[in-house]
Amino acid sequence: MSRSGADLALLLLGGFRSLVDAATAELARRGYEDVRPVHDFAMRAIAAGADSASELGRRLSVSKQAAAKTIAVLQEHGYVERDTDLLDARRKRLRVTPLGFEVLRQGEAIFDELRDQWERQIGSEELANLERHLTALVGARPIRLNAPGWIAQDLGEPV
Amino acid sequence: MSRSGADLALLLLGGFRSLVDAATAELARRGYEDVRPVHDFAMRAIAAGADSASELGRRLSVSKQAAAKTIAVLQEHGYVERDTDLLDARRKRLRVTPLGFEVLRQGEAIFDELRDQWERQIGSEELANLERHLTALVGARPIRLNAPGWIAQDLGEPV
DNA sequence: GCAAATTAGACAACAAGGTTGTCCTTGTCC
DNA sequence: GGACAAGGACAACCTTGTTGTCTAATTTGC
Repeated sequence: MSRSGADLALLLLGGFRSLVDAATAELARRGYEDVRPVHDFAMRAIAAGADSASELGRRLSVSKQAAAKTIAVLQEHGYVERDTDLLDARRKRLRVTPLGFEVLRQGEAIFDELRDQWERQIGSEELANLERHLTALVGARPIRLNAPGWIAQDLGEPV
Repeated sequence: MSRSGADLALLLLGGFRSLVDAATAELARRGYEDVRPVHDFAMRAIAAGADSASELGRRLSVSKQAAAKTIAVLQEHGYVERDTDLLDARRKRLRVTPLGFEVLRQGEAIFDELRDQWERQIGSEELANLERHLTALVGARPIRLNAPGWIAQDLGEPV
């Protein structure tokens, strides 16, 4: 029963949304409401060294204005802070706060737990295979999480 | 090298976006510009029997207002038509036009071609495995394509 | 057979995450 | 020192959603 290409695409999306919706819901259940995948993704990039709005934009393949908006939200939530750069007066240096790191840490734990569930379901070897092949197919192409609007707005049941 | 759960999610998204961006770009190259995945998805549902805005909303797990907006766009493009229902004066019956079916047909062909590429890359058996496992994991849960905003706005290279 | 409840659809206001464009300020380079 | 590049702020707008409210038509229940 060879599936169609469109089915394949839907399947991949379904997998992604399963994980992400579950993770977002669980994060909300733990008290971190209003954390969306975009935020997690952005914080990760900041923590990894994207310490200015422009740089963050570049890393996420998004305009610097869009990055600035995301940063504003993260700042409101207290997940990142901005202070002026002493070396370059144009920049505002970004810093993930302890609270932000806490979210990051918990998010990671949740995702890992979900991955473990999958592993138990189809077997560790098969999951590794799946990841390996997907990696080969997607290649090194940067993944744009962000497109206008989107991703995990309504949440299903908690994990 | 056991990957993290977050990586897995990103990998799935990456796969999806690879396929969809390529398909959208190729469709645009063939002259069907401004066709987005949402449209394809919606037309498929209409063709499959969701012949009113409310019903379409239900099938796509989306509010009927959102469905109505999508329909309005499809109608503008000439991909679907609406005429009044003789049996129920409240309804407007939806119909996919020949042009709409043409898009559907070409979209399917493109997706199948992409799937074939993947098959050649990792082997038919492996791809079947991947699909099988993903199906098991995602389960019968309905997949919501739609979340505010999104999905394939900017396009990479044509196929 | 008629009132009450449901359903279809229209319209409006708003949210989230993007986009472009313009502008000012601060660094960098020759 | 003057031209250009880069960071960031602000504004207007797009797309795809969301609620909420309203009217008209159909069903259901007594």
